[in-house]
Amino acid sequence: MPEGPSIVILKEALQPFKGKKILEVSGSSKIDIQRMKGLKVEDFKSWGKHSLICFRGFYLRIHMLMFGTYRINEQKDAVPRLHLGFKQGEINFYSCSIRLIEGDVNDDYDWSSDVMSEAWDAKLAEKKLKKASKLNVCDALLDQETFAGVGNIIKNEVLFRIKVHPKSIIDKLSSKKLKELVKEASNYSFDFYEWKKLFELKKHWLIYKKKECPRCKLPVKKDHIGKGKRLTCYCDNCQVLYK
DNA sequence: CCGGTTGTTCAGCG
DNA sequence: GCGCTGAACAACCG
Repeated sequence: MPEGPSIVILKEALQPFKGKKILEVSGSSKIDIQRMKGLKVEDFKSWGKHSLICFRGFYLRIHMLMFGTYRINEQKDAVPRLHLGFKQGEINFYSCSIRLIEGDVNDDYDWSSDVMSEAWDAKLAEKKLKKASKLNVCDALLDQETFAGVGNIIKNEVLFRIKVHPKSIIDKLSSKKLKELVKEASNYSFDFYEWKKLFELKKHWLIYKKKECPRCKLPVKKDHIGKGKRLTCYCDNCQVLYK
């Protein structure tokens, strides 16, 4: 559930609760959850993979990590990490990381680095990449400071779309190719978002977890590469190695 | 039924 | 203090 587009979908699903008062709080989260009792939710926001529930003077930062889930107006057969009950309806989060942060969310987040934000700034991302010139492209795409919201699936699909080998080095890409990388990181995220809403995300995967390259039909290579040794799927034949 | 993973943080080490 | 590595967390799918 956890790449940026899924978090945008969550944020949208939460909008009916905006401005509503929390009547009941429970859950296994270690934060002081009773603090929310009786408070109105000021807003639901998101930044990359962060879900933000904003109150006056503080906010909750919820990260789904790998296995987090949620239910709106229903429950799972599990103890929620956080349950928020309203006069009408409820929100339940499971196996996620929750932090309570004092202050205003706008002081902590730079919305222009979120690939799905209206404030997304492609030029700024290009500048950040030029500073991180020795990075492998597969690591650069997962850097949340530059591409907040991009996850492992998006990484693989973006690199296949722009025909760049994951082991390529950032400063060996032409300026044109770098622009393409930045553009597609945001662009593919919006495609992901639309497909996810239609429950047909997997249907559109071109390279991620595929057996053969849809273009040349050669077997797809699968490797655990980059800083986090994340699963990387690519076509040695179609994706150019800039090194 | 076991192995793998749409992610991040932190401890430990050199 | 740095970067690197591996562990920990945790739930579902194939």
